[in-house]
Amino acid sequence: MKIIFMGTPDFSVGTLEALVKAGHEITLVVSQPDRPKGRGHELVPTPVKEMAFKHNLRVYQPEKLKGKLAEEMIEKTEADVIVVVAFGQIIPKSILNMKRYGCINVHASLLPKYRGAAPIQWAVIDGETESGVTIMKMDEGLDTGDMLLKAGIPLDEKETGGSLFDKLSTLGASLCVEALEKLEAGEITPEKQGETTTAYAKMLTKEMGYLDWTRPAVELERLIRGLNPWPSAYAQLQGKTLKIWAADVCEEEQAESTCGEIVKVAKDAIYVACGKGTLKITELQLQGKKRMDTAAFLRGYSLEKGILLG
RNA sequence: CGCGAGGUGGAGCAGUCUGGAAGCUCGUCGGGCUCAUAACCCGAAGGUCACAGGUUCAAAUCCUGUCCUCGCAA
Repeated sequence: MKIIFMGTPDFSVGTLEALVKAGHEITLVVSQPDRPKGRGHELVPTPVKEMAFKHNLRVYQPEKLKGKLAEEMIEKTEADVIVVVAFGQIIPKSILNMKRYGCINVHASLLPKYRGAAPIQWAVIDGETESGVTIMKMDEGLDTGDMLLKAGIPLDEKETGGSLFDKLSTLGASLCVEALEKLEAGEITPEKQGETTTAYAKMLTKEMGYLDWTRPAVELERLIRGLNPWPSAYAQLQGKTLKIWAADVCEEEQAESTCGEIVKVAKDAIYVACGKGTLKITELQLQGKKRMDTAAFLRGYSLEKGILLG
């Protein structure tokens, strides 16, 4: 098939590559404009753009997709279908049905659950036992289109946003290829989405990672995993930002401790009192320092029982 | 030229301001104690103090340049 591919971040890259390998002809790759990134504000090409270059594909990076210029560009480009994977912009109505098979979207959740911007991380944060990928035909609503194909995978007990991201990225890529095959062969019956049982997966923000120690340890531990590796969970330790990369939940209550208080410093872990239960921090990172396990951290930084984390 | 922190034996750090014998907590190796141990005691190995210049009788420490890592911001 002739395909216009729209995508921007790492998550999209796998699908683009899979489509190329499956022998499809990518007539145009649409990605967000390069943005200043990293220290020094260097302009960095989007991951999708880099992959496109690797395969010598034509790249188009409009500031806005809405508008005559962009729409004409898409219109003029020959294609049977538009595949959208984490593009990052709303696709204008006029483009949705421009091509024969419309716009096909790869979404990293089992719809109708977790519609929205950050379905992967939210599934981890909510403690879901299963997630997956849905291929759908886009309509005007936000992730509300008819479903073409679905595939689920169980979540690991220590699943992180990052690890699930990788799994679903791979899964999404192969599922997308499969969906196009079946679509062309007429083997797919689009299925309407039912009512959603979860909240809209809001975009992740830095502030979300600020640990509220009055919450139960179980929830904090899931938050830590969900926000790993980005934007990461953190607390304040003696005026400095302390990122928490990994922790375990201890059921034991700390009746006489304030929430956020360090109740025990072991050789390889720090125990912090939470609203319910205790959080055993096993991997962390102090501002300006490298990420390290708690044992290494404690060798050079002595902490005592009773210190409060903010 | 966005702001900031840092690069010191295998790991994590102190020492840098106020130049003058390379140190701490661990790990490793050897020995001891012990029914035993991740515990304790004794001993040992292991470092061009990121790199390159400069100042000085003397530089981990002061000055200049480079490379790398990390936090913030985006």
